[in-house]
Amino acid sequence: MKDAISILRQCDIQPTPQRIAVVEYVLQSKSHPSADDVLSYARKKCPTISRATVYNTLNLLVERGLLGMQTIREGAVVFDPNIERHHHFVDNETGAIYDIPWDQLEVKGKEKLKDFEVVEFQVILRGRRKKT
Amino acid sequence: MKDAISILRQCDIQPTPQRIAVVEYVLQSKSHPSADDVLSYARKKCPTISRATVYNTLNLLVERGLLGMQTIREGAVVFDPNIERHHHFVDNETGAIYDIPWDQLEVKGKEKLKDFEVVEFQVILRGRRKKT
DNA sequence: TCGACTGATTATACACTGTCTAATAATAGA
DNA sequence: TCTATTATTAGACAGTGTATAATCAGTCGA
Repeated sequence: MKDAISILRQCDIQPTPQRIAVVEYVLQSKSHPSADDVLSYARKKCPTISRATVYNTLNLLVERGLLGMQTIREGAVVFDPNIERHHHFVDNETGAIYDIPWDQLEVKGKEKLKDFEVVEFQVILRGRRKKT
Repeated sequence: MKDAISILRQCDIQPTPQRIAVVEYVLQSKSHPSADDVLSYARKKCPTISRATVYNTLNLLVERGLLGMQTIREGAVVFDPNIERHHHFVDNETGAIYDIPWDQLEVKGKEKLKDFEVVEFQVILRGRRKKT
């Protein structure tokens, strides 16, 4: 992954230590962290960082298209560094969220929905992850 | 729709006035109300009803399979009287949620997901509802 | 160097969601 | 009627996310 500072610069966001801490965590995360998860991590690198700054930064990253935001879990929005189109699988037992590559599923019939102009869509699957 | 009292009796839930008010609203709703929406309505019929009772009743209805629960909107869970399998369309401008009949979309490729045991799934579409 | 301006950060307050608790009220059954 | 169970209630509580006002940091020009 490119380093946090260049990523921020590239999007015309001033790379402050607080924002770097947030970006470093959230953009390389394999899980789907909540804002609070991000705050916990960021405080390790930057103990004085406030909740407001984390929310501000996350919202900024989402606005700029660097970060996805998903409302598939109860209680809190989760963030997703994968900004390619993809689907999601939620493990009902652990709450873990996994990405499903876009081309592994095909959704047919959208074009027949006359009342709706579909801008984006995804499949949300729930169940158990098989032990490997 | 069957009347609220018989529905409750049928599920071995005592039909108190509070529960009747909740059931009458939520089980005939065409929108996808939040718990707070239900509370507002229920207070019209039953002004002393408390928030706890509304949550208790909604959770009970979900447990008993009379009501669906969806986490597709930010901020609050929404409830869905349609317990048949179906998909959802979210209007990005209004936040309104519409049901999409199950057989209007087809999802192919699930069986190839070797790491996951899919128990349920749905397609979530977002965009604009066309004016009719 | 100084001061002023801009932007970022901070602590805190706020509104809201959802759960829990302890006390009270209503109900059913003997 | 008395008792045991179940429901309801108000309020406390923990958590999420936004808004605000004050402070802080950095930049720019004189």
